[in-house]
This record gives sequence, structure tokens and C-alpha cells, in this order.
Amino acid sequence: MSGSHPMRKPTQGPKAQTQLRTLERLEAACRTRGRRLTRQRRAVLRALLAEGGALTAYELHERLRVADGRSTPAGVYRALEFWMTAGAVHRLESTRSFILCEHPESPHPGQLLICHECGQVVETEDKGVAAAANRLGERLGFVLDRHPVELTGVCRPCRAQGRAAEPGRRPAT
Amino acid sequence: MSGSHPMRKPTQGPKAQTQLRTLERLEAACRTRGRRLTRQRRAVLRALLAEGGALTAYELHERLRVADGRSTPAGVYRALEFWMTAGAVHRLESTRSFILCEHPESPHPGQLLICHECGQVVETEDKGVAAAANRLGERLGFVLDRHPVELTGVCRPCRAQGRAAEPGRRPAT
DNA sequence: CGCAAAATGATATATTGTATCAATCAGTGT
DNA sequence: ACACTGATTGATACAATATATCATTTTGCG
Repeated sequence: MSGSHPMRKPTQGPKAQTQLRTLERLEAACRTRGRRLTRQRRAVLRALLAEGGALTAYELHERLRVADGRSTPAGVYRALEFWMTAGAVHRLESTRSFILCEHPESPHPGQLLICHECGQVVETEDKGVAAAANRLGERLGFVLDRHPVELTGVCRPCRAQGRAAEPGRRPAT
Repeated sequence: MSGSHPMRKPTQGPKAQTQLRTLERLEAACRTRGRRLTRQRRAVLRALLAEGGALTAYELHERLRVADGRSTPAGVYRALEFWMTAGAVHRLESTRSFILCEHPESPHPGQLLICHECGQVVETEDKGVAAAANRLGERLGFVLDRHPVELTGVCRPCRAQGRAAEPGRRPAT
């Protein structure tokens, strides 16, 4: 993930601030409800925060292992499972990686825009997309769940640098 | 995939007819453009058609191996890659499986509604969802590509049978 | 036919994700 | 402080998914 893409540097801008507050809120909320906030779980969340983007489970494992040699893949997956259940982490199916949720206080389903050139991920809560998806679901008898919708494409900086501009597909017809 | 879910039986209704025509058209189109339509590629496409739903690469491998003991996972992945490039097969990221495209003649990005109870997949080309997604992309500087959008939920039959009705999430806050 | 490009077969290996079970830890009541 | 209980972890093994490599075979074409 971050090894294969020129991932954006984790800045200390207002976004990181927000995430930090979010982190504290999540940790507190978790503690007060009988769910345990353990060393390992905290470590996973903080590693994702420090990264500022998506990481695979094994990349997380590598990072945690530096500070705690006993970290295992299974442990990382357990912690990720815990945070996903809590709504604090999303899984990116299309890149098999994990990322902090930027709107953990909202119950709405969101969208994740993923640049397949640089790996950047932008999380949104677009009413239009959500409504259109729900209407479609209704029409076909599906009740959609709240996993964020993944939309892949190329972000502006990558287009500007000439990395893949075409929407592409259809070599056949 | 089909082993773990009570997958719908492949019917011989009008849909299968359509798919069959589609199959022939694809095979022909492929042949006439310098791309090779080989035994293995044909076998993969036909196995997906026969299934009438999604299959993982290894499930496909199992099936092909019956008729041709030399089938390998690598070969299956290569054939799938070929058909995906041709727009004839979609990959379902959320279930790591593959399914025939039902609208291979259309260049529009589609949606895949996936029931996570029974595994059923419905492919659509909803203008509303597509437009909303593109607007969102524009707003954020992303040019979206044409991978179908995956929407997961529970289909009507599964809700009727009491399998999981709730949209669910948020045990935390 | 004979060449070059495309595709395959065979094999190995990388990556991603779970299962199991004994040991440990954290909260609770005493 | 102590023991009880359930949650969590550590350690290990393994399952499932996906790709790399390279020698060989097949195909299209002149």
C-alpha cells in the first residue's frame, strides 16, 4: 500500500487535529461501555492516524512489531475487527486495506473515493449518492447496509502529473 | 461462494438466453480483433454462465479441473483478467469473486447489488447513481473510472425469510 | 513452412485472512 | 487484597486468494 504508492505525507494540519479529537472521543466512548480499550487496539488506531491513509493488515503488523515484538497478524485483524464494529475504521475492499473513519459520529453511509494512482482516499457523506443508492435499492427490493460505497478513479494531482487520465475500459466492442 | 451460500439455481429463463447470446457475441467480437479466443478462456466464461452467479477464482478452477486436469489457478486468473479487460466479467471486490457482465455492450459504469445473505447479485445501470457519483467525483477533483459500484445489502427474499433485516452498525456510540 | 507474438502449463511463492487453545488480563463482587 | 469470570491476547498453524517465472506450446501470418 504505502510501500507501492507515493502516499501523501501525514500532515499536522486541521484534519489531523480533527482526527486526534475523534480518536480521543472514540477511545473514551469505547471505555465507558464495557468494551475494553487495550494497548494493542490503541496501537492499531494510532498507527492508522499516524499514517494518515490506508494500510494493509500486514503493513500495520510491521509497524506495531517495532514497538512490540509480540504483535501478530491475527492480533492486528482482531483489533481491526473491533474498530470496524465500533465504526471507527473502514475496510477498503478494492485495495484490501484499512483506514480511519473520518466521520465516526455519523450513522450515515458514506463514500470512499480512492485514487488508484497514488492511493489517496477521500471520505465523504454525499447525500446525492446515498439517496440515489437507496432509491435503486428500493426499486430492486434491497435494503442496503451502511458499508461505505467505494468509488475508484484518479485524483486531480495525479491527472496533472500525467499519471493515467483516461476513464478506460472496453478494448473489446 | 456457492458452497457457502444457498445460491439461486441457474435457470434456463430469458435471462440465460440473453447471456448466451451475449456470450456468443463476445466470443465473436474477441476473435475478430486479434484477441485470441482459447479453450481455457471459453471454459471460464461458460462456467460463469452455467453458474448463473458469482464464483471465486478457485471455485472456477475446481470446475474447470473436472473437464481438463491441467487447469491451474494461474490460468484461471489469466482468463479472468482477459475477460475483465474485455468488459465481459466483473470482479466483486467485496466477495473476492467474479461474475458475468450482463450489459457488456454498454460502456456505462454500472452497479452491482449484492445480497450478503444469499450471495445473489443484480447488475444495473442506474442513471441516478451514476450521475450522483460523477457529480461527487467532479466536486472532489476525481475522474471516476468505469468499475461498477458495489452496493451490499439484503434482498427481499432473504428479508422475507427472516435472514438479517437490520441495516446495522454502530454498536459503539 | 517457419517466424514472432500470444498463450499455456508447471511450479513456486507471495499476500491476505482464520482457527484453535492455553495463558493472561481487567473488571466485579467480597 | 482476593478470587471469580469473561474478554483478550500470544503463539502457532493453516486456509484462501493472488502473482511471478520460465520453458513449452499454440496461433496467426507472411
